[in-house]
Order: sequence, then structure tokens, then C-alpha cells
Amino acid sequence: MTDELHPDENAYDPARIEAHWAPIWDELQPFTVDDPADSKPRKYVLDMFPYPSGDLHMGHAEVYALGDIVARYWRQQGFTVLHPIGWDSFGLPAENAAIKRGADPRQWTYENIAQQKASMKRYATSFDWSRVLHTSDPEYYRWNQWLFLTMYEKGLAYRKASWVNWCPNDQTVLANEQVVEGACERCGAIAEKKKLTQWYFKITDYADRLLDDLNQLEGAWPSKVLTMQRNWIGRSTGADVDFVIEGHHSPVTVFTTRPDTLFGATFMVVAPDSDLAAELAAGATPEVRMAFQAYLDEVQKKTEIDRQDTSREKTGVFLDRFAINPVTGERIPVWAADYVLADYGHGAIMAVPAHDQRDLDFARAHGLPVTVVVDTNAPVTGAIPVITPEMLESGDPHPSEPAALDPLATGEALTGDGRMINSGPLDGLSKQNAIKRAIELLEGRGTGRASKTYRLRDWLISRQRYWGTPIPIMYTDDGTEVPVPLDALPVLLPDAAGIDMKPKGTSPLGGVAAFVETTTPDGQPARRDTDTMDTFVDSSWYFLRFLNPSDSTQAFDPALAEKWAPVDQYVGGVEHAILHLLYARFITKVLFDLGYVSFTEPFSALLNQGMVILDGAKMSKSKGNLVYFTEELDSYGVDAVRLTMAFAGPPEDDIDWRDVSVTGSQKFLARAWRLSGEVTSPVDADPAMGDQALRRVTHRFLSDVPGLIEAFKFNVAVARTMELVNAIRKTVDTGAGPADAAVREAVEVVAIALSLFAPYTAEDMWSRLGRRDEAAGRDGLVAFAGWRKADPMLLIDETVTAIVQVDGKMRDKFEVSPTIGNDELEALARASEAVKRAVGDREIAQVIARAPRIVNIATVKP
RNA sequence: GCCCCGGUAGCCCAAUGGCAGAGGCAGGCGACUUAAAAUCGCCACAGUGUGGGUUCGACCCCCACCCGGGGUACCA
Repeated sequence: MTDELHPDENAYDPARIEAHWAPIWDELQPFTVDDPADSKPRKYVLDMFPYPSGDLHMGHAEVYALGDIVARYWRQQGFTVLHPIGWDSFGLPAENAAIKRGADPRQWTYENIAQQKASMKRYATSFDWSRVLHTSDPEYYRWNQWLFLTMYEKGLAYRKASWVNWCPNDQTVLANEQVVEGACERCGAIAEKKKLTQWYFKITDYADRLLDDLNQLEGAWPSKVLTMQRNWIGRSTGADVDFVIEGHHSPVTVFTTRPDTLFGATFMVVAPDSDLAAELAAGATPEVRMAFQAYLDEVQKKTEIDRQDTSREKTGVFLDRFAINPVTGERIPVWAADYVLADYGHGAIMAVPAHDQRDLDFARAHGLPVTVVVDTNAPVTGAIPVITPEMLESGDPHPSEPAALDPLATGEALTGDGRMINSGPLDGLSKQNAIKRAIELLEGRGTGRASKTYRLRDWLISRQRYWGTPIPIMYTDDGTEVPVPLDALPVLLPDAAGIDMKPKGTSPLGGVAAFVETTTPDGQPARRDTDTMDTFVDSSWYFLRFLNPSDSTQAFDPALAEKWAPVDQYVGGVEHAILHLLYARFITKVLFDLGYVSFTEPFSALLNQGMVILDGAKMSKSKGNLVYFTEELDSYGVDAVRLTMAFAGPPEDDIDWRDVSVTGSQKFLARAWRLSGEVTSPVDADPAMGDQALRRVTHRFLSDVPGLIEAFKFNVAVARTMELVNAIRKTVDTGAGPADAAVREAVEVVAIALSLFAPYTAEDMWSRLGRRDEAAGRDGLVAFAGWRKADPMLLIDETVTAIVQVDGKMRDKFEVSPTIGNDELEALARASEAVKRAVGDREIAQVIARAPRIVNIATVKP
């Protein structure tokens, strides 16, 4: 009987269990790892660290539940697991809070961190709390400055004037990722382009390695992420071709992926907003100059959205200039058109309208000539040319019907493979061979060469913001860059008091005289750079800082990196699929080149979790469809929420909170927990004496679950745990009973398994089972109990069910020995009455026996 | 437009080319109860988006298409 004064000891009460275990964990600090002198194998499991904007939300609940399963799993498998956490605590939201509410960004940030930290502890995350770091701490960001200066030294950090995204409303530079469909991500204002002098990291120097090394990650990273990275780097191989322009001082170089079509280049197009276009127009007649200027004005008025609309008409203006096709010697007109981009390749192209859709659209719109140079109707087999010049002489390959090769008429460019025609020395070759031959040809004449182009741009790291790492550079009166000496680091961020954070187009730090005014090491007056670094710099190397976050002598200890890094398992959201991961990979390669680390990829394996959504929609404050983390924990308990995250489905899928049942998870945990109070056999009971049927289930479970966890099939692992609990329930109620030793064994296995998903419940079960050894400290916890080995003898079934199909349909089944042979099984099948009936008077064509599972009898089809 | 992922019961999801169902939610029935809740037990429900193909045998492999989601887009 229960009443409020005498709570039922057998009622599952998550709040009570949490209150019991939390202080014990706090005292034991079970997940702190020292630099291990121990001989245990090591794993580094890292969850992407959070940005401290308010309390944790359901997305955090998912990622930290999943990361924790992995960390706890490897611990259970006998590894020493490094599982640290910190905060990505620089960034714009703190500054926005300052503007909106007058809060000090520092105070706002650290208050949020304290709240998130408390929530994480409540959530039973198995972090090593001795290694916490915050990127906004001077002892962290001084090493950002060190990294910057080290890269500056190597020429990998440089300053240049360039077009950047600019929000006219917020008065600040926007990173590429902050421009969504041409508009400012935060305020919705149409982004503008502005020419500013900014700091860049030379990531393009690493483009090839960043691309090629992705092959090492194949299978260990989601293929989706690999694809996104490859697309982002966007390497194109082809050739640079020099075109002489009449009356222009030097040849103009274009990039093309199709040098094979050079004989079909019938005009040239330059980007209207490029320097080249301005130069070419400058030398033209006043009419042309005016037409060009008008066109340029029109182009520059266009928004990014308009520009990216591929369906709009191809506009352009003739520059009254002619280039010489280097292979045909023909004069070809030069146009300016905005379908050619100034910042890709060389900002100019050779147009081959017959074989490029964009060029064809343009040619048709402006009456330019079209020359077909690839017969795409001709058969091509592989890379070897199928047609020899002799064959051409003999007239063997029939020229294609002209009507079939008329892109001007059809409007469809011929982009496929084929055989070269109208191309002099390239005639008869396949596309691949013609590309090779064309490059040889150009190289021989010195008018071209093999070349590669990338979509990847250098990484703009300057931000006109307060809450970030100051860039450790100063400028003397004549504008000379002077790096801050390493022993003068950190360049401290001044106190926020009195600083106007309102966007005004320049960094708030510019208004702090005490910060700006300084002197160079040799005593000259100088002004500090007032920008701060992109926060992606902070997160590009934080995984190394966790190895010794309090090291005041270096960013990280290379010896510790040797021991722990790279990260064995990285866990986080797919929203970081490109930038964060690319930057971390880049910085890792830089550190490798500088000799600080011995590996070139920071994250050996990556798990992306999906999003937690509600009613099919992303949760957001503005939609009013938020599910609150704390409320869920209050209502159902930590373990039920964690278990729900694991059970909802494959981790990479989104979880619709409407589709899952946290109550269901809680009920299951209660079922499991109750069993731990029903076991009556002693701790040392010999399971071998227990119920064999239950033992088979238990040991099959022990054998299967590790593979499921390693394949991230957490939902299946939970389902298997439910299955085991059901089997125990049945054995207790209607079988061998609660005193059976196999029941104890099975319940203990459930506790060990649940320690991955539901740490509080598992620990409580372990204790109720009499397994908790307080004297053993953390080793007395179920979290360190270790996975049990399955007994192979119990994995062999005594009998298996063989089925007999007739023409693929199941007709009979019987129990057979697992060691039965094909012949014997076939004989049994043929003897079956049900099978005979199914076969009827048809003739048997074939019998396939796959002992011991299946026999398929195929009859002759009428 | 191009690339990738998915489509299995009312719902979420399982299923080395071998009986379509492991697990759960919601539902129904029953046991327990004075009653209800909780608990325990039992039950039903799909032939795997569509159309072809390969195979003795296809949710699984191949082709085409439909639907949903994501990525990317004048990138030469």
C-alpha cells in the first residue's frame, strides 16, 4: 500500500533516483581522466561544444545523449575515454544582448555557461569536468593570437582589400554563411558588396589536400558531409588559355574545363565588374564606353537573388574588341556579360556555344556564331580514340546528319562525349584524348597550360565586433603592419564598460583609446587592429586545447596530442558540415606542416545527429513550438528523455517530438528497474544453474549489442534491451521465477546495458542488485562494470526453424538440427505433405537447399 | 536544373538476397481492483511509393518514374 507518508520502495521515481546519485557522481568525479600512464587503450570522444545562448535546448539534449552513449560504451569496453566539454563562448549573440538589454557580454555569457553546465550535469553527461574551457577566456584566446601570428609568420595570414558582404542595416561585415538567399540572416536586409581591407587565412593553399584527404575519411564520415566538403572546395581541372586581344597590352587568360572545344570558341566573355572589362572598355569608342557603363550600372544594381536566377535572359554588351583564337587564328568578338563571374577563374571565358548551354543561350540571344566541334552522335568507347586518321581518310565513320547536330536550332548545347570534328589536329579524338592533346598543343606553343580552379576562397577572419579575439597586429603611422611579440600576448579585450556596441560600420574597439594606442617593440607609436577574429578560428583547434586546458606555456602539448589525438569520434550537427569542419581540417594541416602534430585529419570518425522538431517543423521561439528541455526533465526524468533520444530512430534522422513517447520510455525504465527489486538469488549465484532459455536470450543480447552500438544503431540496441526485459518478465512471472540465477544474470546485463542510455536508473538497479561496491569508488559503479562476454555455447541454437518455399512462397516449416545437411533437408522438404500439395502435379524444375534455414522448390512454369 | 538520402501496419521504426515484424506509440480485449490508475497478459492491422528487370527466391541489387527531405546552382 502506498500513501504520501510512506512512498512505495518499489515505485520507480526518477526524481528520487536522480537526487540520490547526482551528489555521489559529484564526489567521485568518475569521468575525470588523468594523463594515463595506464596501459589501457584510449579513445577520444568529442561532442561539438555549445554556444552559450541561454539554457540547453532539445537539440543539445540529443547530441549530448548520443555522444554520451558512445563515450560510455567505450569505457565499458575497457578503454580510457577522454570526453571533455567546453564553451564556444565568443560571438555575436552576447553582443546583441548587450545592445538590446544593456547586459555586459561577459557577464551574460558566463551566466549562461553556468546554467548550461548545471543542466549538463543534471543530464548525466559523462564529461571530464576538470578540463572545461571557454574560448572567451584570455588563457584560451591568447593561443588564437599565437596561432594567428604563427600563420602570419608563414605567410598564411595576410591582409587584402576585397569585396565583402555587408549588411547596410547592422552596419557590419557578414560572413558568407550569414548571407542567406542574398539577405542578412539576422535582419533580412539585402546584403551589399563593399570593398574593405581585411585579414584572411590562406586556406586556398590547402585546397588540394583538403579535397584529397577526404578520401581517408570515406566510410568514417557521413558521405553527405564528404560530398558537401568536396562541392565547397569545388576543384575543376582543365586548362588556362591565353588569348591575344587586338590593341591590348597583354594576352588575356581564360580558364576552361573543355580545352578540347577550343576550335569551337567563337567569342569571348568577360565579367562586367572585372578590372579587365573596365580596361577593355576604356580603350573603346565613346558609344561603347557609355553602353558598357550603363550595363555595368544595371548589373551592380542587381541583387544577389537576381544574379543567381539562372532562368533569366542572358544580357551583355559588345566591347568592340576582338580576341584571336590561338588555334584557329580567327578574330572573335569580346563581350561583357554578367553570366561570367569576376571572382571565379580569371573573370573571363572563351565561349563555345555549341557545347555549353550558357554560351549557347547567350549566342542565340545576341546572334553570335556557333561552331560544332564534337560529333556527339559518334560512338565513343572509353578513353581510347576509336577512330584512327586512316579510318577518317577511308570515310568509314559516317559524318552525322547535320540536322542532328544543330544546337543553334534546337537550343540544346551538345555537352556529351563524342568525336572531335572541325578541329584540325584534334579531329577524330574522343573528348578525354582531345583534352589531353589540346593541352599539349597549347603548351607546345606557349599559349596555354593545364590548370586547376577552385570554388574555395580564402578565409576572411576579420570581424567588426567586440566580443571576440583581438587580432594581434598594430600599425605604425605609415601603415606598416607590426605583429605583437609573442611574449606580449594576450592582447586583452578591454572591459565592456563604456563601449558602444551599436553597429556603426567599424569595430567597437576603435573607440577605446586605451586599447588602440600602443607602441611597437622598438618604441614607435602605433595603433592596434581593432577587429576581432571570426569565432570559427576559436573552434578550429579547441580539441587540442582539451588535452591540457590550463597549460600556460603553449597552446597544447604535442606529446599529449601524440597520445590522444586525433579525435576518435566526433559528434555534432550537420549544420557544421562545411565551415567548422573544413576550418578545423585546415588548421590541423597547418599544425602538421609546422611540426606540432603528427596527423593531418582532426576527426577520425564523425556522427551527425538529426534535429529535434515538432509537428514536422523546426522548433523556434517565433513559431511558438518550443519544447523546453528543463520541462521535459521535470516531467519524465533525465533517463526517459535520454532513452527517448536513443530510441526514436537512427541518430541522423530528425526526431519529431510529437511522434515519440517519453512516457513510453519512462514506463520501460520502470519495468526494468522493478525487476532489479525482484531478484532474490544471491550475488554469487551461478547462472549456469539457471534457466537456459533465458540465458540464451541474455547471451545473444551480449553478443549482438556491441555491434549495434558501434554501428550507431542505438534505437535497435534499445529495442533489444526491451526484448530482454520482456523475456525476464516472462521468466519471473510464468517460468523459472525470481530466484533463478539466470534471472539475476539477465537483470544485471540489463543494468549494464542501460548504463549507456539511462545512467541514473542503471546505477540504482546495480545498487539494488547488491552489486554496488562503495569501497571500490568509481569502479564500484555500473558505469565501470564492463561489458560481459557472451558464452559462445549459448549462442548455438539447439534447433532452428527450416522453411520450405514452393516458387518463392512459404509452404511448410519444421524444426531441424542446425547442423543438418542440404541433402537431408531437401529430403525432408520433398516428404512434406504441405509441399506435395503445393507442388501438385507440376514438374519440379529445381530445388535450392540452404541448410539449415530454407529450401526453395521451383516448378516448371506452365 | 544537378547531386545525395529516404518512402515497410494509424504512427515512430526493425529486417547478412531466404517465413515481411525485433521493439515501441496509439487502439481493442482480458486479468487484478468495490472502482479507477498503475501493473500484467493477449489481439488485430501492412505485403514494403509506382512500373519494369535480374534471381530458385527481392523491402534489399539494376533501370525508369512519382512523392518527401537535404545539399548545391550562371563556377566556365
